[in-house]
Amino acid sequence: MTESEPSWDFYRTFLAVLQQGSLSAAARDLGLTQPTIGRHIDALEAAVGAELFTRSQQGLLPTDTALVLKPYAETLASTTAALLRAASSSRDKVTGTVRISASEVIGTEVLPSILAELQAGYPDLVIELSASDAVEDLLQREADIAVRMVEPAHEALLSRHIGIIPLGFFAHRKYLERYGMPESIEDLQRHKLIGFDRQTAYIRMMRKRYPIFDGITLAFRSDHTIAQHNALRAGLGISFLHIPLARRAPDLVRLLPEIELPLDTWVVMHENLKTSPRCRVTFDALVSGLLDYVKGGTDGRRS
Amino acid sequence: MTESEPSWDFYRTFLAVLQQGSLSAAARDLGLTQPTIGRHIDALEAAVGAELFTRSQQGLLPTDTALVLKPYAETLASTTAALLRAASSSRDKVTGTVRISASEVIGTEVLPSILAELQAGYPDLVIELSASDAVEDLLQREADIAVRMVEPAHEALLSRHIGIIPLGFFAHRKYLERYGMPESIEDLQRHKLIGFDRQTAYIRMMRKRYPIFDGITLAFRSDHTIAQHNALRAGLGISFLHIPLARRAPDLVRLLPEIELPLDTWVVMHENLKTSPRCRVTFDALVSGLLDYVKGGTDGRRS
DNA sequence: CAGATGATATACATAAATGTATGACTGAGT
DNA sequence: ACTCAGTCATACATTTATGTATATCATCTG
Repeated sequence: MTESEPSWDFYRTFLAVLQQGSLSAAARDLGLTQPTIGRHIDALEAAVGAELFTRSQQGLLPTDTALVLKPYAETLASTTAALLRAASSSRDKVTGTVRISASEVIGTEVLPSILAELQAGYPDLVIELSASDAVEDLLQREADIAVRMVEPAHEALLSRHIGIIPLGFFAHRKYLERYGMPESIEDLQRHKLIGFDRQTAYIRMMRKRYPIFDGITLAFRSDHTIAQHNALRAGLGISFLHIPLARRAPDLVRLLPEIELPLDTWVVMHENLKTSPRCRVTFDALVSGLLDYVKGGTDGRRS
Repeated sequence: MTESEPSWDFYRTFLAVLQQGSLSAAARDLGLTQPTIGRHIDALEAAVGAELFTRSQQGLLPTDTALVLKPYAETLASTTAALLRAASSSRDKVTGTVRISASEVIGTEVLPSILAELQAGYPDLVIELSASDAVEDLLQREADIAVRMVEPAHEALLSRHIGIIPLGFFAHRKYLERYGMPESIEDLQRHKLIGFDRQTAYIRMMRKRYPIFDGITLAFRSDHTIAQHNALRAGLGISFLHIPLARRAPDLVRLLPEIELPLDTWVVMHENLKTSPRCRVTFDALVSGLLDYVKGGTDGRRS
């Protein structure tokens, strides 16, 4: 009853065990040893008064309680990481690490040239880019700055509207030589289409706007956007693509120009970070680079 | 350069030093000793590569860097507290601690009777009530459930609309015997008014709706709502009050019934907590109790 | 079915963090 | 001017946590 608060390090160990699935693996991950990890878990279980794992000899199975606690531990981990990033940047100089979250397409195809220029201007700036379509939470400091395709709702977020990235249908010249040019939406039925594996909110919106797509079957599906782009460039089929991106690839031909979908874009940052020089310059660089990209500016050239 | 991540306990120590203002006080707070606290701070400063405090013999003065890191450390503290609350409640039974955030008026005058009934129904439930007009952040788990007077914006929050609590002018019978009954808004000029010390968003809204109040001077000001209520009950002057609250005090008389301000009310909870029995029953109890209160139900009687 | 691999648990030695005791300094009050 | 209560810093003893080595068990593989 008179027990004091457990060491916060136990939470780090707890999360590592959850993520790695065994005491030994967690020990390797944290640079500690297996007995230490075991003792941490024992101590944490005693402190919270609940079983966290059912021990077995091929690993540890988390209990329901452990799964309930997992998001809290994840918050702790992302917060400590954010704290260290914030600490690493001194007050006046642009140093330290900035973590950016963006979609796969933006992160892999658009940002590299923008960030290269930024890095050239600030050699002490370390850039961490998370290119994933899973949304990272700025409020929980999983990232410092994010490029978002939905309007940010929370008022604690400082956001800058970039504008609309237009999407259009494209195919490689080689593909068109073989299969011919589709002349109408209905004509797409006989073509090879490249698309997503799962339903996203954006795809549902598109289907609502162009109901014709409901009946179209896809010849190539992948959740991985880059795989789709490479399939497009390899001449596998027809796919949606950012129109500014297609300008960089001379062998890609725009199809059905009457179809154009908007991808509204924002750059978002937590308001508390606006006084941080490293975040400020990165935010500004992203805004200006993306504005150029949307306008189809020439500086988005690939290396 | 090959330094590993600092112990998470250092962040707890860091926050305690920030809050307490000295190594010695932080040591007392955490149940450690002053040399240990000093070593923790030294280690943390070495790990982040920045000075966190300027040492002096009457205490420690936080540097700018330390102030930047403070909110992160606060998030860590509230998250660990929330984790422990979550851990203390078992999966099926209503046990453990639930932390509720509400305004001073609601928390001190309205909730006690509701929570007493809840506690009677669930003896193993421990209720923690933060009655403060400072908003606690549900997203950062500073509280599990909140009673709010503004509509919740974030989509990760599960909210239930209660309705409008009407506010009206009241005075104690004794006061009216001495100063007479005001017959109009203009008549208030010659009366003793009780009100807030600072400008809140709600007060600005009220001034906009009844511009006449701009010219009125207050005879008694306090940021502390309870102090205002007690001043009202002591016959010091005229004040706004929840109309359902006034029903419980027979000596309070409603004035200027044509003036009635709305206080829109929600009960809000983080969506992740809806599967937690202790939060679920507390949420339901708050909703039902507050609905009764708004309707002026009879079960809101004070003990 | 034997052997390799990878898991947890335990015993013991070692390293690390903590506590105790003390000194030096500051500022407030007498 | 002096005490007193407060602070931080340092030296040393002790407790605590960690690492090493080993035993035991399960699973997969040839």
